[in-house]
Amino acid sequence: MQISSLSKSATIEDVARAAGVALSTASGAFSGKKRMSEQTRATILQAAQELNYTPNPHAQRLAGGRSLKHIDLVALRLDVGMDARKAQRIQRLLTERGYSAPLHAYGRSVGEGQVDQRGLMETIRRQQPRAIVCDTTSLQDEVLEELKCFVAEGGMVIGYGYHDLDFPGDQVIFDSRHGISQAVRHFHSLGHERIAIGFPTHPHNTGPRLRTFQNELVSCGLRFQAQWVFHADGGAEDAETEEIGVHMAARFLRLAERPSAIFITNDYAALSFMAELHRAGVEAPRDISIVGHDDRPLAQRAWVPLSSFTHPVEEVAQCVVQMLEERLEGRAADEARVIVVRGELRLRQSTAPLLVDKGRSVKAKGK
Amino acid sequence: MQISSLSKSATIEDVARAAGVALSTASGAFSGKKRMSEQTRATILQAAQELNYTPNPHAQRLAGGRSLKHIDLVALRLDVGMDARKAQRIQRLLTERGYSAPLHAYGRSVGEGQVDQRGLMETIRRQQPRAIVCDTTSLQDEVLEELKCFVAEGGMVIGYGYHDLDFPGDQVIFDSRHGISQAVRHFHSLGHERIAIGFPTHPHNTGPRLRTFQNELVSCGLRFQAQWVFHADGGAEDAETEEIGVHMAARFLRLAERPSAIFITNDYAALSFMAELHRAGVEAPRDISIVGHDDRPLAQRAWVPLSSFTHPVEEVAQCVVQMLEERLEGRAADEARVIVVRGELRLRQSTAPLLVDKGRSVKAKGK
DNA sequence: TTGTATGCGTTATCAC
DNA sequence: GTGATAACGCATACAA
Repeated sequence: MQISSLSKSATIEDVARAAGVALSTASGAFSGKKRMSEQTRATILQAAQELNYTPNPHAQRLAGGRSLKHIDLVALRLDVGMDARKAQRIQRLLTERGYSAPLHAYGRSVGEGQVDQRGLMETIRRQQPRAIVCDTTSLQDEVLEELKCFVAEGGMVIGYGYHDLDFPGDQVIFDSRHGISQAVRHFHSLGHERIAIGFPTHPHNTGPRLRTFQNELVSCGLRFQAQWVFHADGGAEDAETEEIGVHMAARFLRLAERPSAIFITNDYAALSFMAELHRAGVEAPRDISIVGHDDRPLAQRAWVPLSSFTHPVEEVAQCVVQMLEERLEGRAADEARVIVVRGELRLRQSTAPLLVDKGRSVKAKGK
Repeated sequence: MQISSLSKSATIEDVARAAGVALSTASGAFSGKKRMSEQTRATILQAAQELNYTPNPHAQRLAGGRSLKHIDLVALRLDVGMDARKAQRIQRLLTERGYSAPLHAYGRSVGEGQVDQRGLMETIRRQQPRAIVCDTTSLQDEVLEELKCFVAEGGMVIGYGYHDLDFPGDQVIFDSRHGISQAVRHFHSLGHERIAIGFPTHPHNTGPRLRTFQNELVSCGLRFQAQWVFHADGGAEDAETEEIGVHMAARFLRLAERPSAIFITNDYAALSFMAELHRAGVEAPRDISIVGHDDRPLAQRAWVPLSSFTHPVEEVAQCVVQMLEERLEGRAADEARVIVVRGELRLRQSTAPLLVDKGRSVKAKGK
């Protein structure tokens, strides 16, 4: 096979001429929408092969409308955490299935360096992809409008995120509140009563999860303390996740009354939190029980193996792609579907029952 | 502003009609390539605004050639390590500058689940972006051919990677061999003579770095041992980086003669390696000195703070974008340029001088 | 079954 | 300055 494309790319007209057929015949041979003799078809495909012909995607879309093999992916950020992995995994699965699936990032939804979400989505919509797969976390309303336009124009939309919302397409939801309930119940079953939570993100998006946390405490008969809620605030919003764990540790150590258990919704933050407390002489699980989130390999391999809640990235990605394919193949009900995916608690050494009299028990243990 | 795009999108003809001018006048008003009264121009822009007009990108590219604000990004993988961060950072910078910069991933270059690199690049090339920014790590030759075609057709290419290669455009190189030299010299200056290296990747791409390692050992008068080179092999290629560190630790512990120092080219692998040795009673830096790579925040915050070689992601990304902009604005020499970027060693507690008589010194230390 | 004509939305080249 | 007209490459309806 020669790479002859140094000259101008061949057009379908060139192919038709080479194959000795009319232009429309050649077109029909590629789309398959036209009945013709196997003989002619073979000749045309052969000619296309030799000329190294590839259809011009812009001409195709100008003439025929939507492109079939192009799906745009939109994520919030690509540089951090499991959301990035989901987007990347979805891209991978789609690429393997022969789709072109470029990935676009919104940038952060809060604070400086913000990207024009609406503009980005409009640009994408104008490209007329077959579908848009979109991370719905902190999607602005104007973006939802754009997506609705896109669907109205015949596009297809699949979303994934942490809470379902009024959305013009199917959604795959990882139920992050379930993890919070599980963690709280676990701590409670171990006898803990002073339970904290740490979100290594901007407070902006933690409302629903925080409410779940409060409700769960109440239903366990425990009290909620605002100072036992940790966020990436006070200038730490831009820090790397691990740094946020360090900040949390500093705040924790300044507390007059310390919790005996904490759920930190990111393993790396939890690990640096744990290491930082260790330096201050506060040990897990003796002095504090810690549960992380995402169940990264390092959690299991850490100095003190970290209990963690799993984050089924693969499952989410596969659900998204499956729903998408069902829609593309027209075998899906009209109304938008919602699939909920859940993780589970993996217990390791960073959590332990609360010791009633801490001092004595520790001594006894140390003997 | 109303979102009227529920109906079919306005075309330039609609704008011209609304503004009471000819179609081509309207076109000229947008491109600015036509002289006209400010009055007319304002009217046209106004009309476009009201009709919520956006040019159809496909029609533009069909007619006018290359799109100006579209730059395609191509990376190897997006799900792991610092290469992903570079791609993401470049995307960010370009998006902030008003470019549409979708990110495509090749998938892995070796092993199963391989993506058709050539096909992907061809698809991208056919989209006629203004430029292609490409991770050159383990680029297949056919892809280089595609890129050359792209340049021949008037496109622009910028590459970034770990070694410069015969490439049809500017390149930004992070000199990974420099880090290896630095690490070896550091160990040597501490008195270490049995020095190992660990690459948490497939052996496929480590050739040049391994040679640098050997050369550096020789120039320090030290011996090279093949069994002191660790790779992600034996089925571990697909494992997460941290898991590879665990595998390396297992192999290390089985060694008849153990090295006293090791450079592992990824912090997470180095951390899990260190934790795993700890469980086996082998402590850093007492029994082994460890240097990681990338200088991730967790390295600094780990149980034993890890010495690490920095990885200037930001610098690479900025160099790439700067070179690109210089080219786009035509203020760059014709011949392809190469910029080399280097990191530096950050020393922490995981490295220490070799103790001449380990047993006695340790006892003395413990007193 | 095969060839022909028209339109998609834009840019660019001309005459006016 | 402004306004028709021809590409650009493909799909499709329609005529042969």
